[in-house]
Formats: sequence, structure tokens, C-alpha cells
Amino acid sequence: MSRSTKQNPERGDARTRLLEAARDVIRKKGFTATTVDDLCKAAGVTKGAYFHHFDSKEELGVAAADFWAETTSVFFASAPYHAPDDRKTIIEGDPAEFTCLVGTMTQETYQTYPAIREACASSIFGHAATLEPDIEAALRVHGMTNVGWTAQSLARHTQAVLQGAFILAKATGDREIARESVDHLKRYVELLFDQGRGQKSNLLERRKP
Amino acid sequence: MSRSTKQNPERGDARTRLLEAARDVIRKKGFTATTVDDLCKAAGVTKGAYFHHFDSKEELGVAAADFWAETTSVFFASAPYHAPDDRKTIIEGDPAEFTCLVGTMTQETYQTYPAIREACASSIFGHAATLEPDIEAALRVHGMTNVGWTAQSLARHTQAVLQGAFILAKATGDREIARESVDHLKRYVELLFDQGRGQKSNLLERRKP
DNA sequence: ACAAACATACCAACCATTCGGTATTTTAGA
DNA sequence: TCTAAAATACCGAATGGTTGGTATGTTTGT
Repeated sequence: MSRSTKQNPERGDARTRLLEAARDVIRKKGFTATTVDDLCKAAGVTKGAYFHHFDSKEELGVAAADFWAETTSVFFASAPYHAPDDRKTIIEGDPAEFTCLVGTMTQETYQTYPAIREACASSIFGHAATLEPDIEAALRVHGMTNVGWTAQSLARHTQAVLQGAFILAKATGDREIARESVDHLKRYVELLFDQGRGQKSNLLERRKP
Repeated sequence: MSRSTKQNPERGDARTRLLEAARDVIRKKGFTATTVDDLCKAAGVTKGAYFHHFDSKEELGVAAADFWAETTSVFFASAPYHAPDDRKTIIEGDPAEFTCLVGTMTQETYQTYPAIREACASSIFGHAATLEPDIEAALRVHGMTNVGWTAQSLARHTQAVLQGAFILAKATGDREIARESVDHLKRYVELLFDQGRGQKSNLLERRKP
């Protein structure tokens, strides 16, 4: 993929560097406020290179959302909470990693750039979907059925909390407030499964280890 | 406040109409993508009137955030869940009302327009603060102490959930998904207070250092 | 040689803001 | 109360910098 040269070892990487620049700059300034020149400067690339790789700014937005989905999927897959053995571990991890590009872009593009909105939605709900098996496994482990909510909706709720937590963090400039929301989410999940355990022992006398 | 005329009964209302236009247009397109012309057209006002009332676009952003805080405070104060009665009623109300202007603007302006970010933060946390007395009252009613969380953090968490829920709604184009997140939040609050009621001594034992 | 990857110069549309001017209301003095 | 002047509200064409995009040339690997 990379076409490096003796003179310029960066050559051939323009596309990737532009996507990384998009990830960083758009999260700070937003999609609309980020100009093509901003991206070129941040990536150390000329406009010619930019429009060689992306036909329009919209196309870059879509590519950036896809890039985000791919790169953070790697993070998701290797995250400790992806070990499907206990419900407490579902929400572990560093919330700073969730300064979500696609959440930011969604707000700006949902009415104006349908293609970008769609790519963002895929990323958000793709991530949510990776949590579902864990939640379902936890439900099974605790023998919980008919709980009044679905694994899918809880998985999506975690995404909502993270997105919202980051808005509060941006509003204050302090990420601690985001962690507090994540703590509430964690407590919620614990209560959900504690309640499940209690109900089960009530119904089935003794619970299994 | 209104300075109506025989010829033009709308005269004197330009400022208010611009703020209403800002509320509506910015929520759809975002702050940066919304041009001054957009606002003038939506408000039925000329550029001259716009810059008579607002020295800059940034100033309008601040004014719009303040306007939002004022107008939605009225809604908050009259909302049914503001009766400090029972915990279940805390989250009632129409989530569609929370298509939050200040949440949207926060994402776009937190790095580029500190004044707007500040006004948005005031609105968000001002609303959160109105929930605190209710939560504290509910804690008192249930005789709960040392619960490991504060009324402030729970109040802020509700704002986070609402903000996040709306991002998901924008991503899907379906507001039902927002309601699901609010349902999870409601369930969380119920569990918090159920636990307080059912196992008060147990809770105190476990949490005490 | 050929195509992909990049560079440079340029442009037309757009956008926030300015500014000279008019209409209307309020204020202050006689 | 009447009036002149000051203040406020509004108008809309002009401006100048910015922006996404283009046209065209150059370099590089195969």
C-alpha cells in the first residue's frame, strides 16, 4: 500500500495521513469548520493529493467514518471487557478513547450529508453490536429471562451514555464528568444483574456458582 | 418589547425571530453550516437587522444558547416530573423536547468559540441543577444515605443520557431509539431507589469503609 | 511507456461583516 | 403640549477574505 521513496519516505501514505488528520482535526473543530486546507496542512499534503484520493469533502467524511469504525473495532476486539465472563467488566476501558468522531459528525451531517450520517450510524451500531453477545452471555450465565429489555437495547444504551458523557466533557472541558456518567452506567448494569441473581434465587431456591 | 407599526406590525421583533430561527436552523444544520443568510431568510429579516442586533455570529450563538436556557427552563419548571414526589416521575416527559440546541452547539464550538461553549455549559448544567432537589428529596424520602453517588452526578447523568440518546436518534433518523435509552435511565433510577428501600441496612453495611 | 501519486496555480461561489442611509420611536426642553 | 433632536430599528448593496473544487503539469514505481 505504501509507496515510499528514497527521497520522500512518506510518499504513498497521503490517504492514510489525511484520514488520521481528519480523525484528529474534525474531533476538535467539527466537520463543517474543518476546511480541506486544514486537513492538507495537518497531513502534510497538498490539495492535489487530497483531491486525488477523495473526490469531495463528503467522500472524505464517509471514509473517515469508515476508518474510525475499522480502527476502533481493533480496540474493541482487544478490550478487556470483551471477555464474556462477567457483567462488571462490560464497561471497563478508558472513556478517553471514546471521544467519538462519528458522534460528532452525526450531529452535523444528519440532515445535510446522508452518506456521512449513514457511515456514522454503521460505526456506532456496529460497535454496539459487538457488545450484544457479551450481554446475552451474561444473561444466560445469570439465568435471566423476560427481563423487560433486550441485549440490543442495552448495548445501544451504552453507546448513548458514552456519546452523552462526551458532550458533557466537552462542555466542561473536564473529562472526569464523563467518567462519572460511565460509573452510573456501570452501576446500572450491576444492578440489572444483581436483581437478576436475586430473582433467580427466589424462584429456584439456590443459585449455581 | 415589541415595537409594532401600522405599516409593518412585525417591526421590533427581529431579534426574537432571529433567535427562534437560530434555534430551529442550527439544530438541523449545525452552527457552522448555518449561514447568516440562512438565519435572515428563516427569520424574514435583512442582514442589516441581523447585524444591528448581533455584532457577530458568535454573539448570536451565545444569545441563542441563553435563549434556549430561558425558554426550556419554563418547560422544565412546568414539567410533571418536577413534583418532588416519587422517583418514578423524575424521567417523565417527552424526549422529543430534548433535541438539544446546546448539545449540538457544544460539539462544534467547544474548541473554537469559548463564549458559546460556556453559554451551552450553563444551559446544560443549569437544567441538571433543577433536578437535584428532586433527587435529594427522593433520597430523603427513602431514607438513603451513603449511596456512593451524589444527587448532582445523577442529575448530570440524566443530561448525558438525553444528549447521547439524541445522537443515536439522529444517526438512525428514528427517535424511538432515544426513548429506549430514556427507558433504561428510568429503570436505573427505579433500581437505585428500590435497592435503597429494600436493603437499606444491607447497603449501608456494604458501602461503609 | 504508462498509470498512479503528487504538486502548483487558479477560480468562481460563498460568507461574515461593513457601511451609508431611511424609518420609527423615545426623550427632553420650552 | 408641542417640537427638535437623539436613539433605536431596520435596510441592502458592496467588500474582501475564504473555501471547495478544477485544470494542468511533474515525479515515481513497474
